[in-house]
Amino acid sequence: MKKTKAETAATRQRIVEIASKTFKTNGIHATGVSEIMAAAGLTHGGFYRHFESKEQLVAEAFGTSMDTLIKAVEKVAGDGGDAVRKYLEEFLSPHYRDDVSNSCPLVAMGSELARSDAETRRAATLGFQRLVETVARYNGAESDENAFNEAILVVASVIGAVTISRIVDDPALSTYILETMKVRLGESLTQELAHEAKWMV
Amino acid sequence: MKKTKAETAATRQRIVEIASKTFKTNGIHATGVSEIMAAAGLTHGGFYRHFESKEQLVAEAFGTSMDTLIKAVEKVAGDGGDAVRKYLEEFLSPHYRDDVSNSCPLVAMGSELARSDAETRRAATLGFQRLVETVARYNGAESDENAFNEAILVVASVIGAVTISRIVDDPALSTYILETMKVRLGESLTQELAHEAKWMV
DNA sequence: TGTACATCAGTGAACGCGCGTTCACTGATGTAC
DNA sequence: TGTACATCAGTGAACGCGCGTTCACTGATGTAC
Repeated sequence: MKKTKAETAATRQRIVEIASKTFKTNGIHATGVSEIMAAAGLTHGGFYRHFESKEQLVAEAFGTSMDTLIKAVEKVAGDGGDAVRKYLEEFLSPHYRDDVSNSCPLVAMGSELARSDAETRRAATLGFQRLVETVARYNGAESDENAFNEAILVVASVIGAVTISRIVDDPALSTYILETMKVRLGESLTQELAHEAKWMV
Repeated sequence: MKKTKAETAATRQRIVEIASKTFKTNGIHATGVSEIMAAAGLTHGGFYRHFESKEQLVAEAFGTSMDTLIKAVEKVAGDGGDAVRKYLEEFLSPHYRDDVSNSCPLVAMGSELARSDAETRRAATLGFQRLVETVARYNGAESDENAFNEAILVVASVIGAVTISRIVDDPALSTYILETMKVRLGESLTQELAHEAKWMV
């Protein structure tokens, strides 16, 4: 049953992508290797031809998910202009909140990532840094340091708002949280553009 | 081996408190009923004399943890004056970040809470609302609505910052994130007090 | 107040189940000649 | 280019283990008389 190199690579990629969505939707601990392999149309035994352990898959799945997120930020912000407002509207929408399987892995797996092994936390740290740098690039500011700090604040605030909006079981309150954060971050942007004042989150 | 009513109540409370710390430290899914009972000096069989299921314990442990957090906010802010700055310094410190077992359950169990059953999510929603109302009371603002909105933004921003600071494996970056958020939220407070301007997060 | 009995907190074995991982095996692919 | 053989992706049974939950049992407490 040996497969061609192309088939093997495609299978591996398929496993990582399915794992990425499933870990985000159901959680890392609650998702079994068998479940992922079955979703990929395979049996669980073959898993260890591709990965050393479940934890290695977690780290790779996180990385893949982060790549996709950063591309989305670049796509949304890349046209220039009102970039910050555009990705705020993207990521602070009820649609994004509900589309967990395609969302930011830092939000969807947040508290589990903090307890993951060294490899996964390294991937998460690099992922966060890349995300912040990408946001900083489109954000603009008086200095590179300001842009970096402002990007940290936007990213952390959005992560907090989406995390809470997913926990809360009242849809009206959940959407209100997202909306409140969107308005405030938008105001800050307006002030920044209008007065070149310090960025107010 | 029947115990007095007082002993039974004390045992139950002890289980809830140990569960609260353990769920926050190791995660809900990764913590077994046996582990909690052993930490309470009991065997696992007796668990169901106190609780209908593990999920019921999760909901109660969350509630207990939230009560403690709200009391901490009241204690830190209750003296009046620079209340916001005081709890920002409390909750955005490296010490608080590292003291997971005594920290905010919305941060420590964030992504797992979003996937919990109806009872737990109800408890989490009520907990978040109570926390926001408590912060709003000490925050002060031109109107009740403003105070509520501002409290939502502080709570969400702090939750995001602490969540990320726990994921990141580089201690310097982790502390920098907390520090950046603390400075920005402190600046906003200063502006608010000085100019009665809109609250800038 | 003293006695007889029902209650029930806690024990520890057992339930079925799914976990991550290993392994002997299959058979098509890739490679050496 | 054709043939012989080594490689290895994938299968499915099996490993030990811990999970949440149940249950018969123990014996001190609480209660009815």
